[in-house]
Amino acid sequence: MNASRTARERVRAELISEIKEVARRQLAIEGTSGLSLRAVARELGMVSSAIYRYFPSRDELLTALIIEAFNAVGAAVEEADAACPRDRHLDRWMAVCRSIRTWALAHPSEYALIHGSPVPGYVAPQDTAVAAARDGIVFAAILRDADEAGRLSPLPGLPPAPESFAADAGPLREALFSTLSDDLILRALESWTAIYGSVSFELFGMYKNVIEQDRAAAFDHTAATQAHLLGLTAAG
Amino acid sequence: MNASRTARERVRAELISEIKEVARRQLAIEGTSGLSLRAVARELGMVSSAIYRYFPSRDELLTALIIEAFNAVGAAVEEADAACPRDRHLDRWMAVCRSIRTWALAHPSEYALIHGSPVPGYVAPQDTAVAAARDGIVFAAILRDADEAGRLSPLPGLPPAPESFAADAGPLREALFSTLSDDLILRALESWTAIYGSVSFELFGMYKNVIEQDRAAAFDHTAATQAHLLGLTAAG
DNA sequence: TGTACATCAGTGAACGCGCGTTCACTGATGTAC
DNA sequence: TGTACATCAGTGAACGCGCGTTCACTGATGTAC
Repeated sequence: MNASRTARERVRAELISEIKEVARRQLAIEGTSGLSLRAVARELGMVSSAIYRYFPSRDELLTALIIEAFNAVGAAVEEADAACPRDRHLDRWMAVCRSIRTWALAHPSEYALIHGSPVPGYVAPQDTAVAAARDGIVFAAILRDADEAGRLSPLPGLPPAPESFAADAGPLREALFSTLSDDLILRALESWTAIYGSVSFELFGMYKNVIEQDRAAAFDHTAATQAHLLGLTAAG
Repeated sequence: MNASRTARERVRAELISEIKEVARRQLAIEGTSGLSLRAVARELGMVSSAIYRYFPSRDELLTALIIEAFNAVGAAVEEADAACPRDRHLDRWMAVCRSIRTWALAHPSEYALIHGSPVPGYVAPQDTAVAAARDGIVFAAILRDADEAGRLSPLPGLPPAPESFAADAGPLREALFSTLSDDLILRALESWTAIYGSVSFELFGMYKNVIEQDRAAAFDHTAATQAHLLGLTAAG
């Protein structure tokens, strides 16, 4: 019967996500290297070998968590962007930047999973690439929209992109940036780097005894500065 | 006898640094969590318990490696700075930024140790703080020197530091930045963050399929942009 | 609708491994008289 | 200079632990006739 077959599958899907949830919690406590199939099984009241019905190995579970984390950031970013009027490019930019920081603070271990030191010996399979690109797509869309509206004019006087970058800019332009100049594409990448760099510094403890009063305000300052560099302005 | 006593101590000091060297190598292969006293002992042809004559626990060895890594970056940065004429502030800035990237590429696992995801359950003891501050001291000195020479004039139009930052700026000014304004101090921190953010992105694989042609040139562009933001100019 | 068979979920024992740390010990190296 | 003693380096066995993964198995759930 079709209904009962999906019943079994529903239970299966539920257990898979329960396993991932427990694994995520353990990640938070023990860190990436502390993720253990046995511990997950224990917490679910199963015998350790039962996990193998759902994930063929520890690495596959880790991969699933990485993809989930990328997707969670991606979803947060898309949602933040979608909540703004399309033509408020600066607002969209700020909202997107803030959403990354907010998500990271709420899910530090998952953030570390995707932006911390790579797990040695673990090679991210191709599956992660799609999920990993979601935030970049949103960033690029904001800049594209702003550019089309004539509201993107990078500060004059900044150094031009090196010639070598042209070869990298090509595929990026094709995939994401439509008509933006090489200079702007490189600037966009740098802003993106600066935003994540900021979040990582805060999360990994670099701002301890350095910025203590209001890190959200400091982060906003960084995001606003980057927007200024890109010459990003709201409609008006 | 004094000479023979130092002979024993010399052997001891040598073994300590041999242990650290082996540990560093293992870190490179296995990552932070793969560092094991037993493996270190094995590679040195000792029995595992012998290590305890030199390090009271695994965490102490880890701490020693962290301090060494901070000191290595610090030394690289200081050396790069010292090689430039004092009044070439922009050159000093670029040299210092490049030295960080160069060191990181040459010692990826040690870089990950100090700038990657924090090791869960491990709390860095106070001893690391001094070593961790060395690079910041050099950064600050360049800006201070430039300011005193009247060669630091931040770009107009950038957002001002949030009011909340004043309380953080105070101690930083006292310790590092002498007379720089709050705005400039925050900008300095952001530049510092951007530089490390760049290095981390490159090292942790975020630029895979994004910047492939000439990452050194792209990094230079980032460093130059940050210098421009700070309004840092060479004497002339 | 009822029965025979196939699929799937979960068990429990086992393999073989590595880990940090403690402890009582043997020798060698240094120190004091 | 020679001897008695104290310090130190390194050994080897052990404790108690956790890990990933495999495998033959029992029952339960679903499927086909």
